[in-house]
Amino acid sequence: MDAQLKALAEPRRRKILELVRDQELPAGEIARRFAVTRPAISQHLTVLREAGLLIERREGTKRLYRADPAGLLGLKRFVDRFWMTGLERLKLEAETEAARGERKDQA
Amino acid sequence: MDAQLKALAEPRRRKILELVRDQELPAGEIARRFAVTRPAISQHLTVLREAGLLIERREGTKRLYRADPAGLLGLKRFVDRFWMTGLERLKLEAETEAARGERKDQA
DNA sequence: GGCTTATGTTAGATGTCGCTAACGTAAGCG
DNA sequence: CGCTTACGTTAGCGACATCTAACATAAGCC
Repeated sequence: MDAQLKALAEPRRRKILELVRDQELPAGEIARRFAVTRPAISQHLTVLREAGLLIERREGTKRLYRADPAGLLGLKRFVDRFWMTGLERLKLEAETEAARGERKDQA
Repeated sequence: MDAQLKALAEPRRRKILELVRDQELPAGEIARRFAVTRPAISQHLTVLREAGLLIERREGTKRLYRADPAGLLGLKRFVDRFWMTGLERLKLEAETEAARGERKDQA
């Protein structure tokens, strides 16, 4: 979850993520919509991808990107935990603990 | 929401926030639980407070801190938006727009 | 193989972050 | 007022992040 929050802490990366939330776009098309150089966007895409927030799909020379909602799962749990108290939170923690055996990492 | 994400991107600040999620604690007591100097914690507390994630209450020379769940509202909306599609998202955006007039800032 | 298109990677400059050490402030007590 | 306790604030340093410019890779076309 650390990588995900660090990735989202950058405003431009949030914009990129929102841009590919509903549509799949090539890197160049994404870069074209911002006022920075293409390499800068490429680096942002790398950060987002390594944080598990982006899905990359290659097609010829193009690389198409799309947001991966599953990547925000850990963050969602963290945030949701602040709207709960007592028993409700205990219940969630039990479920999280139970699901831990099924996942490799990505805490 | 930018300040909130930047604040949460630091692991130690998340630990602090979880520490005062259910209980109200004085700054010194919080600092005592970490392996860094007191000023460092004080700075973290300032960042969290300015991000609207902490509530400060003074009592004599002591300053008591407690997590403010409302501070995570913007982030919660952002995250939730990635689990929705189409009409459901449109509905939320309409509600957000309607509520905008009632709040001062804290986007 | 050459040329173009699409993209990633690296080097280096600048900015920002988190830490410690030293100093400042403010409340309570005698 | 002087002393103590509890915190915040500032200066300065080392580490890391973001940007641009230049170079590298890889697919498709002729």
